[in-house]
This record gives sequence, C-alpha cells and structure tokens, in this order.
Amino acid sequence: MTTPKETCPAQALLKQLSGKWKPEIFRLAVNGPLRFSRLLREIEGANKQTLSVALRELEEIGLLEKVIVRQKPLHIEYHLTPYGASVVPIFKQLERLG
Amino acid sequence: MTTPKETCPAQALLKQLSGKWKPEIFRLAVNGPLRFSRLLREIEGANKQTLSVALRELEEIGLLEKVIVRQKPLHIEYHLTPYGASVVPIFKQLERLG
DNA sequence: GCAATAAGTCAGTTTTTTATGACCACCCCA
DNA sequence: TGGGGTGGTCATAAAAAACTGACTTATTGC
Repeated sequence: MTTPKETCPAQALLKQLSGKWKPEIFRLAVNGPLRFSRLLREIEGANKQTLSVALRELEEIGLLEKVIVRQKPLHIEYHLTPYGASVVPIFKQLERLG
Repeated sequence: MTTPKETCPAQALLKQLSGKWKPEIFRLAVNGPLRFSRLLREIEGANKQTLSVALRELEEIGLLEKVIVRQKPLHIEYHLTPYGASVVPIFKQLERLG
C-alpha cells in the first residue's frame, strides 16, 4: 500500500495506552507489582477478559513484564519495565491537564 | 457510594485525545489554522464523518476553537486554543517514546 | 444562471472494543 | 476428597467507533 502518508507517530502509542483500564493499571503499577486477582478486586467494574487482554497488550509492547513467582503461594506478578516507567510522566501530565 | 475508587484522572483526557485522526489533526494544527476540506485532502484515508466528529469533539473539550472567517472566500478555521497548545508537549513525548 | 467549492449532515453498515458467563487447570489446606 | 484461591481461556453478545455514499445549504467564480 506504498505508505502513502505515514500515520502520526504518536497515534500508535496513544492508542495502545488508551484502552479501558490501562491508565488505571498503570497507576497501580507504579506502586509495585500487580497481581491479576487483586486488580480484579480493586478496580471496580473491571472484568476478567478486558483486564486480561489489557495486561497482555501492555506486556506485548514492553511496558509490563510478567513474572512467575515460584514461591510459597505460586503466583504471577506484572512489573513495570524501564520503558513502562518512561511513559509514567505522560500519565502525570494528562492528570495535571485533565 | 463513598467514592470507592475514583476512576483514573488521566483516563478521560486520554480517551478524548486518542480518537482516529486526532493526533494527526493536532500535528497539523500547531502549524496554523485548519480548514475542513484541506484536512480531508491532506489526511489520506480520512473520511468526512469521522473528521467532522473529531473536530467537533476537540472543540467541545476546548482544545480547538472554531472561527468563521467572513472574508472573500467565506470559510471556517479551527484554531488551537491555549489549552490545546498545552497538550502539545504530551504528543511530543509520545512521539519520542513511540 | 450554472457549476464548483466549502463545510458539513444523515442513514445505514462494518469493524473494533468491552462485557458476560461458563469453563479449565493448578496449587494449597484441612 | 473436596473446597477455595489464583490466573486465566472461550464463545458469544452488546456497545462504541469508524466508514460509506447520498444529500444539503450557502457562497462564489464565470
């Protein structure tokens, strides 16, 4: 399709960040690792499916890292990556302006 | 219900900025006033309807201002407001990180 | 007067996102 | 041995966003 007019560079990232619950997930992630069931309990109105997809997508683009913790209660943690941390200021700015 | 967990403050603005063509519109708006038909011609793949809705929404939240220019060829211009200008750095950051 | 341009609107369809509820596999504990 | 927690998937349904093409109203240039 000959890349007629390369789409705005901000567009893609913006879209990836703007899915349902994603900003919320981010806000919680800065305070430490996330766990699926805790998110489900703490984010009112969230549903498994959407949350699961959001986490996977954030992981796929490298903002979160999924860590399997092989300990007493075997569980999974989602950690903010350095790249993930680098977008936090954007959310901060959005909060200030919103 | 005792503000169980107020929704993320960044969420709303983020969503408003992330509609189709909106970042593109913004990118063009920083270079001067926009006109509908020019946008339609310059943004490949854009369609009237979506563009029209995007412009209206950006205007409604105060990022753009619609100006009727009563001159030789009577036309309409969309200008970036100060509030609109204040979100430009966010797009800049998104571009850098994206 | 006639066609073109500008700036849209409208109804209807398609595509994308979100939500629902059922289900699954693994551990852990008594 | 069976009940609960954790971390999901799957098929489907509903809701939101985007696209299409036809149509409109008002100017303007010839």
